This record gives sequence, C-alpha cells and structure tokens, in this order.
Amino acid sequence: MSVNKVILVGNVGKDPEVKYLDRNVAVANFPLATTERGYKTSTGIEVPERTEWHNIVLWRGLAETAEKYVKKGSQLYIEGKLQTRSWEKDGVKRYTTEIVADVMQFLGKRADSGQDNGTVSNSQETPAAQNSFEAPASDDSADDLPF
Amino acid sequence: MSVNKVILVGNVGKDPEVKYLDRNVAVANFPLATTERGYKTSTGIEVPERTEWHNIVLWRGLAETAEKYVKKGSQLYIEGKLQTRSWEKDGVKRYTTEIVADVMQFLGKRADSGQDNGTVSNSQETPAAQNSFEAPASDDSADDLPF
Amino acid sequence: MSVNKVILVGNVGKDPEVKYLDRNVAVANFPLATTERGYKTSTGIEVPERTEWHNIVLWRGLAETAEKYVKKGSQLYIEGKLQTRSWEKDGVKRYTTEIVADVMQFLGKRADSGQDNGTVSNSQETPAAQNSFEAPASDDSADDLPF
Amino acid sequence: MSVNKVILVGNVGKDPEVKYLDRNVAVANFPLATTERGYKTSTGIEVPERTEWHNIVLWRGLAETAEKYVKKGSQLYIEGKLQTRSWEKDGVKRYTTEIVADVMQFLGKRADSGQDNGTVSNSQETPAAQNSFEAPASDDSADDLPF
DNA sequence: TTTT
DNA sequence: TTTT
Repeated sequence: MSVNKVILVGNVGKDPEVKYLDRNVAVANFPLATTERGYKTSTGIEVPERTEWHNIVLWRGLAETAEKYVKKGSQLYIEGKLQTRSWEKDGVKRYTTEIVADVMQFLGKRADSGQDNGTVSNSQETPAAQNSFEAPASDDSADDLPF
Repeated sequence: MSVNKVILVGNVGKDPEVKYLDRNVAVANFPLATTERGYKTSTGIEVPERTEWHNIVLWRGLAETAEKYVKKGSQLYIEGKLQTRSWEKDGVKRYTTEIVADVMQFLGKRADSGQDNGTVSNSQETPAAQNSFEAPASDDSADDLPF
Repeated sequence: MSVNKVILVGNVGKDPEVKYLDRNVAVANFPLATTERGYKTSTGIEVPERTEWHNIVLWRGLAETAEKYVKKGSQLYIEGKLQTRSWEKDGVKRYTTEIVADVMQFLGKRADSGQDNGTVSNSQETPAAQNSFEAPASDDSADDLPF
Repeated sequence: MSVNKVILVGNVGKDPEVKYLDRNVAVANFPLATTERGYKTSTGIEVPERTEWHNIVLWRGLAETAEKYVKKGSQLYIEGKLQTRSWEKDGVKRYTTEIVADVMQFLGKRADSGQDNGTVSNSQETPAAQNSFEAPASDDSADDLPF
C-alpha cells in the first residue's frame, strides 16, 4: 500500500567513500547535487539558482560499480528510496535522510565506465531480467504472443 | 544509458485476461484508465475531461496476483516500462503500445488482496530485497516519528 | 541539467498544520508514512517491516486544499522535490529534509474531498493545462477503449 | 484520482519536425530511443539488447526549444504523459501512442543548447516557479521559516 | 531512426 | 561538495 521513490539526475560532489562490511558487503556513499535554475517572477523578483545536495547510498554490486566508475563530477541518473537514519552526537539525536539507490545510470558521453551500457541495478540480473526468472526469456517474449 | 519508466495510478477497465504459456509462465492483460480533469483555459475555453486507456501486461508472479486479486474497478498503482509490439491484421502492420509492469500496488481500502501489504513486484524477493543485506535494519529503524 | 523528483504513496500521520504567512500565503506540513513489507532473505533471515516517515510541505493552493481535505489517515499520492533546510537548536546546526509537493492526489474511495477528481497541483490551471492549447481535444479523444 | 507519468532518458532518432498551427502554436515531434542491455539468464539463455522507440510530442515553448536545440543523437531526459490518438488510413482505424512532454532536459556535456541550464518546462515560468505565482518568492522561501 |  |  505504499510507494517511496526518488528520481535524481545530478552531478557527484566527491569521489565515493566505499566500505566493506561483514561478509564483504560493500556500501558506498557520495553526495549528488541537483541545481534548479534561478528565474524572475512575474512581479520582477529574482529567485536565485538553488543547489540541493543529496546523500546517495549504494549497497553491494552498485557500491562496487560506484567504487570503480563514479567520480567527482560524474553526471548520474539515480533511482531509489528515501530513508532517514538517526544517530547521536554529543548526546543529541540527529537525523540524516539518504537516498538508497536501486538503479544508477551513467549519463552523458561515455567516460571510462567500462560498461557496455551505462545501466546498473541491484537486481540479480539486469533490470530487464526482473521479469524473467527461472524460465528462459524466450518463453515470455511479448513478440510472439498471439493476441 | 537509458531509462524507460511509466508510473500510473488508475482504475481497471475489466477483469484481467490471464494465459498460461509454455513452462506454465503466466501473462495477464487488462486496461487501466487514467482520467485528467477538464478545466477552463485563461481565455475561457472549456477543455473537457479526458480518459486515457493503458494496456497493462504482467508476467509470472505478478500475472498470478492479478488473476487472483485485480478486478474491474480496482484502483492500482503500476510501475513499468513502455513496449511497442507489432502484429498484422488483413495484411496491415499495426502497433500496440503496452506497459509491462514491474510493480503493482493495490490502493484504497484493503479489499481482499490477501497481501499483508498491497505491494507486489516481479523481483525474487520484495522490492526492499533488491538491496537486501543480511544485517538487521533495526539500528536505523525510523519507526518512531522523528519530528 | 538536473532532476529532483520524489513520488510517494502513503498515509498521513496527523492532521496538517497550516500557517498563513505574509500576503496570506499558506504553508502546510504533515508527516506521511510509507511502509515496506518485511520479508525473509534467501538465507532465511527475517527482515522486518519498515515504516519511513516523510515531512511533506505544501504551499499556497495545495496548502489550502490540504487544510480542507487532508486528515490523519488519508491515503495520498504526492509528487514533489527534496529540499533540505538547516536550523539551529542549542547552538547546534541541524538539518531537516522535506518533500515540497507539486502534485497531491487523494487515493482510495472518495471521502469528502469535494474535488470532481482527486488531483490538485500548484500550476495555475490543472496539470493538463500545462500543455493547454486552445484547440479542442475532441478529435483525438481516447474515451473509447481502443482494444 | 489518477496519475499518468512517463520518465525517459534516451537518444533522439532524428531531428524534430516542427509545425506551427493556428495562433502560431508550435508542435514538435521526434522519436526517442531507449535501449535495454542484453543479458544472459541464469539458465544460460542470451537475451539480446532491445531498443524501444518512443514518439515524443511537445507543444508551444517546449516545441520551440526542441526546434532550436534538439538534434538527432541528443541525449534527453523527458517527463510527460501517455496519450493515444486514433487516425484512419485506407479505411482502417489505427492508434498511435505518444508521450506528451512537460519537461525536457538536455543531458551530457553542453552542446550548443544556449540554455544556462539544460532544464525547460511548459509551465509559465521555470518548474521552480510552479510554487510561486503572484507573490514574491522571498515570502515563501523555506529557508527562513521559523519552524 | 539513436546511442553504447 | 558538483554542474551550467
């Protein structure tokens, strides 16, 4: 009964920090900037450009891809969900909102991503494969459906 | 290097048609309506309400869920991708655009969906599981309102 | 060069708080919950259900609509953007991430929203009107099911 | 009570065709390709790469921007809605599904778009302006809200 | 008909 | 802290 989805296109603020946890599970973090253009209202008021910084978190395969290919300045498409974590500092409870990514796309001209195609996701196979587990994909090809 | 995503909230036009293909792979089809309110332009012209019909296609587990729980009139959230198929009729090539769903959500009051939660997806586990890490989520549980 | 978009479907945690600022500009705030189902990993670990709370902010017309029709428990579709504000408490800088909504949809059975259709947006006319062309839409009306 | 949203990132297949209708209203059309990577299933079957072609339609200001800056090969982010039109050819009714865009973003390195920032939308001002009609934006700056 |  |  619920949907929690974030879609961002922006630029990476610094190289990812990657950690390896138990069982060698990788986690990566980096900031992503989205910038809204400034404009002038109909009443002549200047609204300045505004940059928003987003904390991106990636797990496992996506984190490993980020470690290899994401750099400060990279332009990315990110799809994920919002998650707020709490932590303590000096006895004060604080909250951080992060975007936990499921899909990461490299945009713009191929840099050195080494991917045939810029798409990566955290499903076991490619995103397309989310609809074709266990049985061969040829069986569920929509192209030969007789209707 | 690409994204193909559709997000719909609408009402089902008729009960799903479900077929079982080779290896018992299920496919379901049904029409989903989205309706844009009519309005009046600043120049006083009436733009009527407009209903758009979308061909929804679901595979495997999602198709089986649709068979059981989706009915004419159901309100659904659908996330998927656009796909255009071609077919011939009377020697004329024709095209049909469909939304192949990855995520289907039952909205509104719980009917008899039998799901604890109305969300279903075509990944092997739940959507959350796409990032599943074996570590407990309890430490950063946001179950208590942080504001 | 950037995109900052959030899409949520969830339930309102408490009645909106609405303030009127200078020039009678309305702002509304309320928490929205999204819940991810719990599941069991392939290695047998139980991942519990997880509720995420989102701070929704609405301005002007949307805030006034929220004041009238949004209640604790309402099921809503929200589309907006992420925005992080900073503020100080006890000399400590703190951050809050909010979703500033452009589109709010009432889901589920019609309560008493008083709208012909549950959609509301902050554009001057309806969302459809963003592309409003003064020509009639009747020629390409898709009101009859094309399949 | 409904949502009809499409989000695409892809490459333009040919230069836009632009027409000017009554009252000088511009309409632009072009094909946009999204490509899903091929992959191998767990049972060893090769699923080939698949390209999907989308018919993009833009009105007014967006059409004029497309006329100036969109070229064959351009990488774009498109946000819009699905719309199916019917037309007749040789006495046979046929249907075409199009994406009517509200938002168009130029991705990748700046070519010669001439925009300070690649974002364009069909609202009267910039997307940000959708939340600030009539009154100055300074009044509704979230930054000085005392809550 | 694009892109990798 | 990015990008334009």
